[in-house]
Amino acid sequence: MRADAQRNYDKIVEVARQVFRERGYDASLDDIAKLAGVGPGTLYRHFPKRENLLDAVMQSWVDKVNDTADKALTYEGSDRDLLVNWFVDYVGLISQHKGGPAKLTSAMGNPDSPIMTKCQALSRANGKVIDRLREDGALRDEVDTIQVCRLVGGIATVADQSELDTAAVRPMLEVVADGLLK
Amino acid sequence: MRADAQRNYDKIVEVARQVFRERGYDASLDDIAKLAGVGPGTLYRHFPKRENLLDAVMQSWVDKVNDTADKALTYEGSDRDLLVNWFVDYVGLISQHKGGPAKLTSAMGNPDSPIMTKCQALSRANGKVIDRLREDGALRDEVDTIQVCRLVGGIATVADQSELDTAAVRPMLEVVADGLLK
DNA sequence: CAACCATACGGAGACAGTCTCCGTTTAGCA
DNA sequence: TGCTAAACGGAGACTGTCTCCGTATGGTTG
Repeated sequence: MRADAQRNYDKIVEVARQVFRERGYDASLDDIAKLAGVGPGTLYRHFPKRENLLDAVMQSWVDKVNDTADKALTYEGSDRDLLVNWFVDYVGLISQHKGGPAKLTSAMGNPDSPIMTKCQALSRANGKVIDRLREDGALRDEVDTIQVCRLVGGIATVADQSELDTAAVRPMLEVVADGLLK
Repeated sequence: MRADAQRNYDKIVEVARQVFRERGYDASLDDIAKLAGVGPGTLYRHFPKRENLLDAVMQSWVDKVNDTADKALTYEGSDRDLLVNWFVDYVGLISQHKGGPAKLTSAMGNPDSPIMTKCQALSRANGKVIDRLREDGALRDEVDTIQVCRLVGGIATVADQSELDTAAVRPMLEVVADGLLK
């Protein structure tokens, strides 16, 4: 990539990250281009679809997802608490900006979504926790990872759209956890 | 209301019901106006916000919600099956058109949403089933109706957005049911 | 049944967002 | 220094939302 192209690419992603956080996932792309000091043409050449931009914005976030899952596994208490705490973290991770939970969760399991790699990271992180509990024999047999992603993603989506706080979300996550555990 | 106004109102709702079902909740309102043979001004005078139109479209649906809940209560099998079957019905009811589950579920608990009355009908229907199970002593104590609406609504939202079929949805509803029952 | 007027109509057009096309500019190389 | 492929950016086409206001009409009243 040419140096000027790289500069613009980086600037757009930097601006988009901030704007998405402040105004939600629906923010105007022409606005983002303007704020980044480039024309709309440039933005759309680098990111043909809104989701391609979202994907770039989330790049740095992948590491955090992994770290959080690893940290969740070091928890010393009960399986139930481990699972619920992880769910709370998971919801936090996918709720960085308004509209995020819906986007991420509905792209899950769709192999040609532009944010597929992000979904995989998420799914892998979740899988780590699920696998560990399965090894412990704590989970019901039929449970599968993508199902768990969807269940928790569904709750995150509702929470996002209804602007619920953690106090309202946690009990719902507990219900799901109880339904998953033996 | 003047006779011509009533005629237009009815025609718009009739057309909207069909268009929403065919093209989803995001269909163009100017299009609906055109199909109904009225100007956009007329449509927007009757229905200032998209949700007001949605509300009118759903009017007939309220009765069905009630009937379905009543029928669910006549089920003779186990509490778990009763609950799961009701959840399946519930998901069906709110998934009449694309985008419906998200709209209905996120409006739940927001007292000044234009579709508030529809949410209340939904919540009441769900409450009937929940109350009955509570009387039977089958439910955990902390369970409340709106939470259940949100949990099931969350699953319906994900299913809607990921275009999942009943076979994929049912197991998720079972997890929630198991988490709610003693 | 004619005249009146509140009520309702409808379409032109302002506005906002998406996205493309293409003439212009420039980085990087020879 | 000159060349060219790569990249830029903005004008504008297109789509959808929503409003304003001149026009038409249903229903009432004398």
